[in-house]
Amino acid sequence: MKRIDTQEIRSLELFREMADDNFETLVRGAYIQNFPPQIEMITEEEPSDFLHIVVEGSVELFSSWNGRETALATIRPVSSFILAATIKDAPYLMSARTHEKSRIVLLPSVDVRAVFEVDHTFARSVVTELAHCYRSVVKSTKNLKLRTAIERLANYLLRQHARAGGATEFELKLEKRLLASYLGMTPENLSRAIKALQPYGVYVKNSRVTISDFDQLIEFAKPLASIDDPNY
Amino acid sequence: MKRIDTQEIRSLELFREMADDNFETLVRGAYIQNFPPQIEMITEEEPSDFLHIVVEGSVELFSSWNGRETALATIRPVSSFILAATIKDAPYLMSARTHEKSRIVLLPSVDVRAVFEVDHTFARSVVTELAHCYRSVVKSTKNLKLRTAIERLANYLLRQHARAGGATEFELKLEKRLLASYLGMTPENLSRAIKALQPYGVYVKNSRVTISDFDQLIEFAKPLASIDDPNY
DNA sequence: AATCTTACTTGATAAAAGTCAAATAATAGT
DNA sequence: ACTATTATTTGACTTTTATCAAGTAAGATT
Repeated sequence: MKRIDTQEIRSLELFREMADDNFETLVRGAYIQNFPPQIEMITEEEPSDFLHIVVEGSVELFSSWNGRETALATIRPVSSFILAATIKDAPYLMSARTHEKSRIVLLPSVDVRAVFEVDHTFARSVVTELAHCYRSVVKSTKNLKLRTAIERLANYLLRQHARAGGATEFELKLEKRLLASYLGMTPENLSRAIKALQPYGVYVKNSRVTISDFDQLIEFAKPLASIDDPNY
Repeated sequence: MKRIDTQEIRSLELFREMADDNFETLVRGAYIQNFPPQIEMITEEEPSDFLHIVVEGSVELFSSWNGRETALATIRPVSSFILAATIKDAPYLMSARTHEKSRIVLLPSVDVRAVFEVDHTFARSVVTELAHCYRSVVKSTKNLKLRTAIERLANYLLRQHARAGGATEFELKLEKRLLASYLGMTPENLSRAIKALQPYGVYVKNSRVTISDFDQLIEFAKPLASIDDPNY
């Protein structure tokens, strides 16, 4: 069992304010694992034995049904995932695979639940995190049900634009195949959606996005805080 | 200010195990309100001043964007709604309107947060409830992204069938216009989807559903616990 | 029961999104 | 730099879903 670098995960909002001894309890049973790219590390419907934390690399959460598959989220350092399953002691609702080479900290779910029982500060952090996750998924549902594919793309680009500090040019963080799945469309349809945004001043060359007419894109996309602001 | 019947809400999972004095604190500031049908009682993006509890009637949670509207859930007695917004002290993500004449208990959000801070048992219940809500929305997202409209209807009918104790005949609890919106389709499309399920032994007359060939419907719908089981 | 209102259904059509096959472009190894 | 592999794009076409308009049926009101 590898010794883990506790500093990397201590800074996580989830653990930042909890008592040192309880944090020690958590990391005592923890271990770290290095995964190659494209490894399925979690499969939906299996028992949730560990709370996972991405320390390096990135992880794709996805789900399958009847031969189809859809991407639900991409997790980047330093963030936990499948907290709800861990706390509820319920099976995973999503599968997870590494997207690139990744370092993952695994905290045994029993330990997380045990500390949750005794550490009110930690419990409060869990609530905050869960409430945040819940609201993210609600936003995503609204996005899916209220907008067309092109509108979802337009608003996604605006969110990335904001994340890049408002620069005219920025990089897509996801390969297009994955982005398409995340936005709820096929790769072919994403290609066409990108073209459909050209009249609104959007140019995409490979993973490089240029927004030449911000105002026009805004007018088309009609972003709404209660859907598009991640901190809302 | 009306005196509220504390028994009605004390039985809620959220409050069942908490200390009596903390529950008293909660209901002291609470009040109850009777709403006529079709009244918008909550509007998204407004501050979440109260945790709401449906005691009688039913409430529709919905969201609007750019002239479109979609139903996100129907809340029936006795259940709370907008817990995440209350705990996070964040604006509502959804609007709410009464569907029928309804009695709603309103707990000031400040009180909920105050009790949450001091009562670990309550905090634990909040976590359980939030985790449950989160998982519900994830299931709903999977349902939306992985299935066609007809498949969503088929699985919805199977869930209602199970809820009705497995009876061959049961009633739709929602009017079709609302059901369509909830399932992410237009009313016209729902009408056609119902017809499309006839070859699989589904008959719908007004709000009465008959499932004459359960096995065939199962085979078509391919229900999955991690999408369709509400208690998963 | 008759009327009115509202909800639902149907048909015709349009728009949105998916599929398949092929071509092209990008990337990773060598 | 070259090749092999993989990702993306494009075109033609199909399926799915939405829209609009009209008709029909159900439920409410008197």
